[in-house]
Amino acid sequence: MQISSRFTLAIHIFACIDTFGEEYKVTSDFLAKSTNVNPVIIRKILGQLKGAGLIDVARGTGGTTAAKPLDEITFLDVYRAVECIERGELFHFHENPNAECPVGRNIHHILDDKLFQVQKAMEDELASVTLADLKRDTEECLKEEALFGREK
Amino acid sequence: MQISSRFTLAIHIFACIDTFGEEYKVTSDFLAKSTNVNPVIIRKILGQLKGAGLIDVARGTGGTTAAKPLDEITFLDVYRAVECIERGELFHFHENPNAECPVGRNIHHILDDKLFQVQKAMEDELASVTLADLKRDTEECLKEEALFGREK
DNA sequence: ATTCAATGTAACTATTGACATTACAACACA
DNA sequence: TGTGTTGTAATGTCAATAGTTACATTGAAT
Repeated sequence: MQISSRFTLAIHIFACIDTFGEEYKVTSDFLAKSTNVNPVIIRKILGQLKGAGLIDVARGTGGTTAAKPLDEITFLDVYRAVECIERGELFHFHENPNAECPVGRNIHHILDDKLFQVQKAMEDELASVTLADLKRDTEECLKEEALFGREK
Repeated sequence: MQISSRFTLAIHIFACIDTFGEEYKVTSDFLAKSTNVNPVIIRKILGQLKGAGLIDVARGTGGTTAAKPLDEITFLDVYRAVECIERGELFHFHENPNAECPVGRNIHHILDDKLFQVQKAMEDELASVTLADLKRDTEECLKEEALFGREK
């Protein structure tokens, strides 16, 4: 299974806050248009990001801002905020392997360490990218586009 | 989303081949009992592993064996054999971001590199473990159990 | 105080993938 | 030819993703 698009959506949302936050009010409708995703889905993700303390959302008046300095928010923070992973484990085990079988009753013990290493490698890499990096790269990308046009 | 249990099932299957392959005929029914998973599911996974050239399955007479030396099969090989990931990409993007929006039309370009690094970190770690490691650790685990009993 | 644009949610739907289950044809060997 | 096994089709259940409509709540601005 792929990691759900909520994660890339959440990053997209932050890229919009970075790029348009000073000039425009970044509302769920605004974000829905940029992402081409239903506003209610956006609001649900905003709720998760807010719950994780990554953004502030203005009720009534509307608009979203980052709740912390951008270099203090990593991709891992965003990932954990929006991806609902059972018990935080990346790999799903088959339930109730046969305890009568020597392999069945020990498979968890045999695998847990190795699989955790894999998960850790991935999470460490996610943690190495911050929203400050995202902002810098987004600005660069848009500058380049402004110079050389949009042709592929 | 979690990575489906097909992966841990496939590893479980190999652990059974390692442990019981010389003494017993490892059939889909045998594996179904050890994993506590439906035999048809097991056969489907066996089909995927066979398709990837990792195992041989004996039609008619029955039974499964590794198709290559164990130190030439990595967890990544197994992962790729059984996990159906669209275009090989771990992260799912929202379709059709708005091309009218500077962020929308560049989000892929901005993120693809970073996300590929994350995926690569995970796959490199998966590639660093072989089925020979699995066999060794399984044997060790069972020896330990034989010495100290099954109490938790 | 009223207005009005937003948010926060509930309710319902569609679609997809995982996994289970029954059934049976094809197969290979004894 | 009989037996045990594989390969696979058909069907069902369940959970998660994602879309959509609807509406009460909020709070700044008029």
